[in-house]
Amino acid sequence: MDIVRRTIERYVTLTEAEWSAIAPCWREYAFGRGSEVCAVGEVEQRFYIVKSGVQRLSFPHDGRDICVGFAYDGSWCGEYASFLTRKPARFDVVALTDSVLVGIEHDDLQKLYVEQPVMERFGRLILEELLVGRAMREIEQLSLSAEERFDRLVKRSPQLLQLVPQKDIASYLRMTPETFSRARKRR
Amino acid sequence: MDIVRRTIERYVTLTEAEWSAIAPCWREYAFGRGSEVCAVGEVEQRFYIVKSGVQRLSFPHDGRDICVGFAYDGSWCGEYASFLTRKPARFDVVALTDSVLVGIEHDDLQKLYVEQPVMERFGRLILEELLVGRAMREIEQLSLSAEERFDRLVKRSPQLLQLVPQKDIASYLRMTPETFSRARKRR
DNA sequence: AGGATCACTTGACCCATATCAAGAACGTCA
DNA sequence: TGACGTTCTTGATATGGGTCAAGTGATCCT
Repeated sequence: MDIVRRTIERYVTLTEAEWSAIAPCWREYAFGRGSEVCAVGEVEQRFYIVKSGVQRLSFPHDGRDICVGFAYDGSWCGEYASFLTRKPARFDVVALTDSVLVGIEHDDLQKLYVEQPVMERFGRLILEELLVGRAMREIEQLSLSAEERFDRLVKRSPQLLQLVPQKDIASYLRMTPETFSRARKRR
Repeated sequence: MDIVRRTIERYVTLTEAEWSAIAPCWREYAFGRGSEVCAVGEVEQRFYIVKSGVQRLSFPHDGRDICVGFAYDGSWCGEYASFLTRKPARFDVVALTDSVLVGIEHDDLQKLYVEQPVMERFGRLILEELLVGRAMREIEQLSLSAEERFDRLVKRSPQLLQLVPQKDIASYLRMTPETFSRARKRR
């Protein structure tokens, strides 16, 4: 549970009163390796913070999964668009390792937004960070070659190479496993 | 000024008291066709809502501009990442037509976030919408061919074809002007 | 431990789209 | 209005990365 408080407090400071209103809304959920946190077509019921494990956000296309992101300790996880819109998910969220996520139900979060203004602020700040991150990633995807994208990832998140299958990283970098394998060999 | 109230009220309802605290923070800014609302390297001072005109969000790469979005009536405009982080802009914002934008200074917005909780909510909701939009666009960029992306745009925003240079639309769709021209001919 | 399944590597070939080039059409402003 | 600078079109050619295929290596399961 502590991970939730620490994560929220990366953005805002909580009084004990606020925390005691917020804490009961969160529950732990365990997912075994390979299991789906959320599947395309379902409506995402919860917004999660990752306590442990690595998860993949992807969508199926032509019988293949295209990976658009990863989540790990302290980052958020889930099919956020579906969670917000209450419409069927377009993305899959898959646990790549055994994972423990701490989640909050949609209605509980809405309640907190109303009753605890500090949560509204947390929501805004985390979204700002996500949006800025997306913009930077977009620049990189568009301005770097396959090989440069590989180098950049190795430099920034070398641990990912150990944690997740190369085919997922390849897909995340918008290349085939073959191209990824060749890029890696050349370094 | 009315455009600001209408835009905010697409997300939240304002009391007269709230609006009279919010309204004075906004000011109109005129930009001539071709002028820069924000240039790479500057720090974005304002968050804008578009009163009139069309603007382009792009970044320079290899002596060419790669376009990542457009703004028009009622949508937001500006280099949001720079505005938030107070760091130099990575994107250019250019007025493609004579434009009138209504903007709020960074400090004024922060003040409103503190003093008017309804603005905090507006901020959260507009960010949610932006993020969901980004996710959907990401799926389209990755799963559709050049020709399909063209078709999708024509269907969804036919007015863009009239309003903005084809080379910018081509760049937005991740193709060269030549490929765009050929895609258009085949339809 | 052995077999099955899945992930990774490597090579040969291919194709969608980029690049280059040259001309036509359009806009703009002296 | 005409001339210059864009933008757009069209054709010829090049290429990065994808696809296909076959083999090697990991990992899991009973």
